[in-house]
Amino acid sequence: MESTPKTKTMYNNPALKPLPRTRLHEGIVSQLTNNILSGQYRAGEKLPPERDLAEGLGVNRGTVREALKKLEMLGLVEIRHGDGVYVLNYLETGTLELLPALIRSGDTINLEILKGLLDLRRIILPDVALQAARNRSAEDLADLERMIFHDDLIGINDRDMAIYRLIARSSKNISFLIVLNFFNNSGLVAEFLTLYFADAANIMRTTRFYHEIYGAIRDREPEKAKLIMHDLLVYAERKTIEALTGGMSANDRTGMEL
Amino acid sequence: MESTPKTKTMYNNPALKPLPRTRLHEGIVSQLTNNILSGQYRAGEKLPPERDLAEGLGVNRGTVREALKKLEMLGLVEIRHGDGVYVLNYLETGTLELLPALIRSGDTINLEILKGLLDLRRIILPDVALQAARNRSAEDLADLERMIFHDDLIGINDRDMAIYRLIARSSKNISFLIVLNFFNNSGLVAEFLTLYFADAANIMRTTRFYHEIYGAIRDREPEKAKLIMHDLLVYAERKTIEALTGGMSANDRTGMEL
DNA sequence: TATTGTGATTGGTCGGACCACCCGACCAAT
DNA sequence: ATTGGTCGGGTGGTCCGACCAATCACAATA
Repeated sequence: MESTPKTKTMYNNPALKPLPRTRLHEGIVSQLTNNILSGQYRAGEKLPPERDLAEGLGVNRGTVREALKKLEMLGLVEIRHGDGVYVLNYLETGTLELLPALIRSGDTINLEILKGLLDLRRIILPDVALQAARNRSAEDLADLERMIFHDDLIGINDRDMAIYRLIARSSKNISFLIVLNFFNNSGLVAEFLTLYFADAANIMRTTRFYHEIYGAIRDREPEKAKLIMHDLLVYAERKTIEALTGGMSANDRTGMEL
Repeated sequence: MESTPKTKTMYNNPALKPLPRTRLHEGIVSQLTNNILSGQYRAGEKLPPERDLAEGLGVNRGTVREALKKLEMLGLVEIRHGDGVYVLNYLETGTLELLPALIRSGDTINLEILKGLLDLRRIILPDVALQAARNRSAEDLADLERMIFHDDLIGINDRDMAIYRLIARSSKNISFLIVLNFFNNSGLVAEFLTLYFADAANIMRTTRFYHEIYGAIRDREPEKAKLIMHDLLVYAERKTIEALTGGMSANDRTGMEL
């Protein structure tokens, strides 16, 4: 399954920015999303017709349609054939994928929402660890052991996410895995993880966590695994918030924009 | 905000199927989704080009593009400009919105996945209730009181969802509200709720729950609210599973497809 | 007053064209 | 042999203009 990069040696240059990736309709999505989240378009209102939006944005109608399609999937609007596009109350219909946009709405990090999201994670993941200790297979344990103790070729961020993924897989509950995907792929974790692992003390704390959670899962001690996960999350949350509120003045904030 | 249906009298006929809703691209989405989830298209493989898909399906390319766009948002495929559409491993990239499709994959209800989803709900909602009891405002309490004791015009299903929504709102954590939206709007709850409320005993049990949770939130007793929510969920899960596994032979299963 | 019908508005789909990007093959320079 | 440049074909991204289909507002009608 892995796409083996042949024999090409990976140059270890972390200073390269990933890519600015154009894609026109994505820009329209973020623009309309902000317009809705900021209250310019209120719930119940009707958006301008696709044709008008296209003209106003200077793009093709089909491009606008793709953007509206995405807004619909985010739970921001409802498209009614023959009628129009209605703005919904995202508090009632918004999906999880909307949260990253909410956190970044207004060109600044919304700490309150971020903390709420971390609360959610702290509620879920300990029970994932619990069920992992209860339901893990021998193969799960072997993979976990390999990832924690014998894999040094992978980046620290990717390794961290991979370990969580293995724990979720061990729980045998697909829902847990999917929820974890959200935390991992939402871009938020990857963003803040770099900040978190910039402190060597945090790396040591997390490494200790790896060893402890592995032991609890190996020995099938659900309650212990739950507690270990909970403690780590409390620590990581505190450190992440500190890093965000502390050195947030004029530091480099590469990758902070959408 | 509500779109008042004017003077048109609502015919109270629960036997009517909502509607087959044409919407061509939706059909393509479900078809391709099933093809991927069933393993016909494996992770890493490349889907046929948009032009070929359009020809094969007998539709316009733009329609195929809208469908692919949705598959991309579900985390099922990755679209690479100039390259092609690649199937992803949905266990690594799938979103929550994918779970309903997973549960229904194969024309039958996947009980294992459904139970896993109910587990997730039982992990989250009690803590939502806890924080609701802790953070509710006077207005939250008033709305909750009105909805529970003084609103008899609303359907039992809608009333139930509205009450949960008010509880989530009381927690002051938007993430909780969004997660609840998923449970409510995924169609799963609405589907099984009807089954659940078909039993008068369940209605009584849930009504008792309303009163108890209201008291705990009113008196600001977080741990009590958590326990009350937990107990109700355990009960409701059991009853729902029983109803599904019990009378599942040749009963009417309207609205089971998509 | 209630119903019907008609036209305007708007989303849904269509066909075809061109642009932007990726890839592999081939060639040129080192 | 390796590196870098060029080019052509395949694929997604966007555009244009047109028509179909659903909805709504309102006039015409019974």
